[in-house]
Order: sequence, then C-alpha cells, then structure tokens
Amino acid sequence: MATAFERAEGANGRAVARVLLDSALPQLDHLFDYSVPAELADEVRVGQRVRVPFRSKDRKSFGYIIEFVSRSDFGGELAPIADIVAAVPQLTPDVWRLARAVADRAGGSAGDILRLAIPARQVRVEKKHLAAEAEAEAEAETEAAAEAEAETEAAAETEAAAEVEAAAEAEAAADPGATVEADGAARSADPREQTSPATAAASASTSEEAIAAELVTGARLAMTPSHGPERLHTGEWVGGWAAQLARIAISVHERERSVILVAPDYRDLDQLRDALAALGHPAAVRVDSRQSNGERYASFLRALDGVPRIILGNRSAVYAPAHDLGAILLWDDGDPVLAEPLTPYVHARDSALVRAEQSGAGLFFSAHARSAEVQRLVEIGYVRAQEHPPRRTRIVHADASIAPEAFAGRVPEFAARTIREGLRTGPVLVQVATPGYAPVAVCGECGELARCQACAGPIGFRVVGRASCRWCGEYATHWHCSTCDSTTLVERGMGSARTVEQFEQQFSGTRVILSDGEHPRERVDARPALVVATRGAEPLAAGGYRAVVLLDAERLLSIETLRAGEDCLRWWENAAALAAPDGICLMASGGGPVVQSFVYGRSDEWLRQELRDRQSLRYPPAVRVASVSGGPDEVERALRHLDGLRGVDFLGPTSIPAGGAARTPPGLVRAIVRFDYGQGAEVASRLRGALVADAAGASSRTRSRTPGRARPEALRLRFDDRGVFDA
DNA sequence: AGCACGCCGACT
DNA sequence: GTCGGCGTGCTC
Repeated sequence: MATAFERAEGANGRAVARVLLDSALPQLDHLFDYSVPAELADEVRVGQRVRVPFRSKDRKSFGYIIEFVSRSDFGGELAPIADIVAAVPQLTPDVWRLARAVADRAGGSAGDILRLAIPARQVRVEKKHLAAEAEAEAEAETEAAAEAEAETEAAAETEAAAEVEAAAEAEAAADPGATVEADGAARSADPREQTSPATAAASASTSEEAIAAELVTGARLAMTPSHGPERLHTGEWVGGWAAQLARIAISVHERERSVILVAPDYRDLDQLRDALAALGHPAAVRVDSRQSNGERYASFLRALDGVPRIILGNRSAVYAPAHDLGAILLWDDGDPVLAEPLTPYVHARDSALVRAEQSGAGLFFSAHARSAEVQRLVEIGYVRAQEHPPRRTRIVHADASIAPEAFAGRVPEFAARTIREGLRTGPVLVQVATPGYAPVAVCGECGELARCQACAGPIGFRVVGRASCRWCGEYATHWHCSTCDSTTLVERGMGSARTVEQFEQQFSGTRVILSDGEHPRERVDARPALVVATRGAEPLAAGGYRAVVLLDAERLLSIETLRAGEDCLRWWENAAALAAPDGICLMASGGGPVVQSFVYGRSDEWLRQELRDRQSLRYPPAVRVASVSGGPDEVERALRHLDGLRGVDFLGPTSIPAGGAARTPPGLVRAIVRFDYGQGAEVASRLRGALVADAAGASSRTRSRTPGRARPEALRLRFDDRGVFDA
C-alpha cells in the first residue's frame, strides 16, 4: 500500500506551486503562486502544509499546496516556498474541492472550512503513525516474499519475521506508547483485517444490503427507522436506528468503499460505535469533539491512508479525507447541533449534499422525524423517500383539556395510571420541557404565554415568587395580559428537578432517575424506575421503556421559533422510539395540528403542509436566506450588489438591539436576504464581493478611528441561518 | 493585518 | 525641488 505521501501528486518538473494561505481575510481567499526551490523539488506534494513568504520578504505565512503548474499568470516575480511543514499531504484534492464549493456557497473562506476539516498537527502522533505504516509495509513485504519463496528455505521466513518482530520490540521499548498505537494502526491499515468473519456472519439483512448496493451507485435516500431498541449479540442495547445504520455502513464498506457516518452528539456516536463493534467493526475511525487533539490527529491520519474506512463522527466528520467514498450516512439531520457555530456556519447536511454531489457517493438521511429540508429535497425529487412506514410505538393521547381530571401531582390522573402500570414491569420515561426548577409564566385568565413588556421575551421565575423576563431580566411588576388584560400571572409547567421531587411524593417508593442537559445519563437498566428527562437527554433503556409519557406539549409548542413544530415532532418521535415494542407512548396534554399529526402518525402530511405554507411566505427552507449585518452604510452598500437579481428580495435593514448576549454595540443594522435556490451561487458571490470590498476599503478607515480593535460596523454574512426569523 | 505607494500641501 | 502627511490598495 502506498503512503499518503507517495500517492499525492508531486511537482514533476513544474516550477510553480499554487498555495492557499491561512488567513481570515476574505480578500486573501484565493491561490497565490510560489516558485518551487530546487532543493525541495522532489519533496513537494499537492496537499502539503507549507510556510511561504508573505507581505514582506522575511514575514512567513502558512498555507497548503493546492496544485502545480508550469507557469504563473502573476505579473511579478514569484517568491520561493520557504519550508515544508509536514511531509504528509493533509489536504486531499477531494477535500479541497469540497471546502472550496462549500465556502463559496456560504459566502465564506475556504480556509475556514479547512480549519474544521484538518486537525492541528501533532508531531509525536504523526511519527508514530508513519512508523506503524512503515512497519505494516515491511511485514506485508516479508509475507509476500515468504509466499513467493514458499518452496525454498522455511527457516529464512522465520528469521525474517523474527527480525521484524525484534525491530518492533526495540521501537516499543524506546517509546512505550507506540505499542498500542502502532498495533492499532497496523491492523486497520491491512484491508484484509477489515472484513473479519464476524462481520460477514452478523452482516446486514437483505434490505440493508440492497440499500448499501444502491448507495454506492450514488442513490440519495431518506428513511425512517423502526421505533424501539435492538439487542446486539454482545448483550448491549442500542437504538434500532443505530443498528440499522451500522449494518448499512458495514455493507457499503464490504463493497470496498469508505463510509462517513455522522451523528449529532456523542451519545448517538456511542450507540453507533457499539453497534459497529458488535458487528465486528471496532476499527472504525472516530472523529468527534470530545477527543483530544492527539486522538483527532491520529484518527485523521488513519482516514488519510489509502484504504476504505468507516469514519464515525459528529458534524465535522463530513470533511474527513475518506478514501474512495461510497456513502455519507446522516443520523437525525434536524438536530440543531449539526449546524456549525463557526463561520461560515455551514450545516453538516449541506456539506454532505455538496460532497455527495461532487464525489458521486450515496447519501442516506435517517431520522425518526424528517426535517423540513429533507422534505423539500424529497418533494423536488432529489432524494427518494422510503415507501413503507416502519414499526412504530403505539401512541395514545390524553388531552387534559378535553377530559379534565384532577391533577393529583405533576401529571393528570390518566397519565399517572399509565405510569403505574408501566412501573410494574420496567422503566418508564417521562419527558419534560425544561431542566431545573424554572417554570414559565402564563396569564391566569386566558392561559396565554406571558411576554415581557420591554422586550417581548418569556417571563420566568428565576427568583422564587418574583416574575422576571428570561431575556432582559426586567421584573414583571406592572404586567398585564395583551390578550385579555388580566393582571394575574401563574406558573405553568416546571423543570425536571422539580418534577423529580413531585414524582417522589406521587409515586413514593419508586426509584426516580433524572437525566437532563447538565447531567445526561446514557443508559438505564430494565428494572422499574421512573426516568425524568428533558427533551433530547432521554437515556436508552435496556429492552425499551414500558411507557413513554410526554408532558408539557403546549409549552414546547409555545417556543416561538420557525421550527417549533418540526422540533416538537423530533423530540416526541425520538422519545417514542425508546419504548419497548409492546410499550406505549402517551401524549399527556396539548392539542392542535402538530400534536394530532404525531399521535396519528401523519407527520409527513403536516410537514408537506408546513412546507407549502413556507413556500407562500417565502420562508426557509422553501427559499434560502442570508443575513447581512453591520453598520448602516456597509449593509446598504452590500445590498446594492444584489440590484437587478430576479428571485431575490430582502427584509429590512432593521436596527439590531444593542447589548444582549453577544454584547452588540449600538447602531448596527441587519437585513435578511431571501433568494431562490437557483440564485444561490450568484447571491453568494455578489455578497462575498461586497464583503471583500468592505474589508479592503476598511483597513484605512479603521485605523484612523479605532486603531487595533475589530471594526464593529464591518459587514458580516451568514447564510442559511434558520434562526433569523426567531425572536 | 501591515506595508508600500502616491498624490497633495508645506518646507530647506 | 523635495519631504512627509495619510488615504488606497496589495500581499505571489
């Protein structure tokens, strides 16, 4: 097997290297030409990290070699590459092409994407990896030689093997940490090891093999996995979705193709890891934010080997240097954690779409609740949705307002009966809206959510008995309801900690387990217990929950975001999926179209209607959006760049309130640009042009006013931010 | 970001 | 004539 260095393209006599510099400056986001000095001519490779002179002769900047050309279009004299930082070419042509396209689409710099794609180099880790690679190669050669000369002296073989072993031992003695690392890398570097007998035996069901077969031809599919957990042959329990994705991933991998498997958080990743391991795939490469930098770089180097791999990770795994990518599998793409919080804020779903398109790899969206974005892709025929609905937990609805019953404690009596019934044989899950004790205020007369008079934020009871705004802190001393004019505030719903206390009274003698964002619990056993969890933090129960009770529906739905309905469906479906096959899911309150669609399993119809509504209102994802913010002059200049474009309109500019969590300085404005998908490239490139012009013209203006500090009125772009319409 | 270049007003 | 202010634009 050739090393990454050997596979990467060299200069081959071409005198000019084109380099992408590390820089946050938008005006530097293009390739710069450098000459290749004679002493480096044999060493340089496409994708290598290099140091080059920049700005002045003795100032150096870092960058990546993107390509070699025979001559430059640059008018001036080329400076020579100063050093090669690492011989290993870290940037593969695939990943470069992806970073460029993704950045262009989002009005950002390719360098910003590369920061997500390539972990910081660690020399120690790299040395270990290269040593292991060399050792594996030597071993392979030894074996090959031994096979070829099987007829001749048998003793020679033994001797050669002993030599290799002795060398390995000497090395391990020199660096104790190397043994584990080298062993792991060497094993997984050998493709024959990847298809272990266990893999074949426990391999995919025929439908999953059929999915894999389609994916490697570039199919794009959206599927809803069956509800319920699945027992692995190791005895461990994982969500059925995780077992299914693992089988598909393995089946793609058996076709000698790489797979990228992306999940929102580490709890999901752990389930996928367990499922892969149980199916004979412990060697999957994992990249996630919980790893140390060394671990991330080690994983990165393994992905870089010229061998098909299963790469498992969170959102940045979509940028992994996969060899011969066969499919990208995305779990629960509606989870907001898949949206990258760093500029240019690209959602993993979008990067995956671009990557699949560029590479011809398959794309697989799996989720218990489909996102509006995937729904759109299905409706335009870009993604094919599964036809047959899978097995779903039995769901019943007990709306307290339809059949009012006395609240004995935290839950209506009907729900309490369901809980007691379930507790006789196993664990019961209760999903609540918020952690801690924080209840929210509603009007005592009409039940409408109370809003702050100052900023329209929700009113809570952070200080016991004193209602104040959750956003601005203003006390609600002179509050009156905007709907019915009443002045009485009452608490509605309550957090998980408070619920636990109440349950301990209401169901005395029962084990009560709390799992919330701060103290998440991954798993609970099959013994009876009342598990109280905030949405998204529900533990997996061995064998599944006897009952899943969903509280606080009206409170979750009263979250005023564009995607409240979608989010609720996702939270509820994911919780319902944790029930045992013969368990039950109880929607304990609430009403209206979202609750109805969930209870009757018609969320696809609701989603279709939702998307139609957004189409007529020009809301995402029916159209794309970009927010343009900065000083009033800067924003106005930027919007002028969009003059004359069809299918583009904008809201605002409106002033951004100063202060807040982001400590926004006063005087800034924001406009929201809406545009059809077909105009995306043009809008992005024009707004990017405005950004470059602003940054270029700015340096002088800045210096004269506030030297050194970042210019607050600088133009800022953010594409496809679903939060822009939320309060 | 920093640094060079250049165009216009004040100087030996 | 020439020095140097700072606004403008480039950085291979």
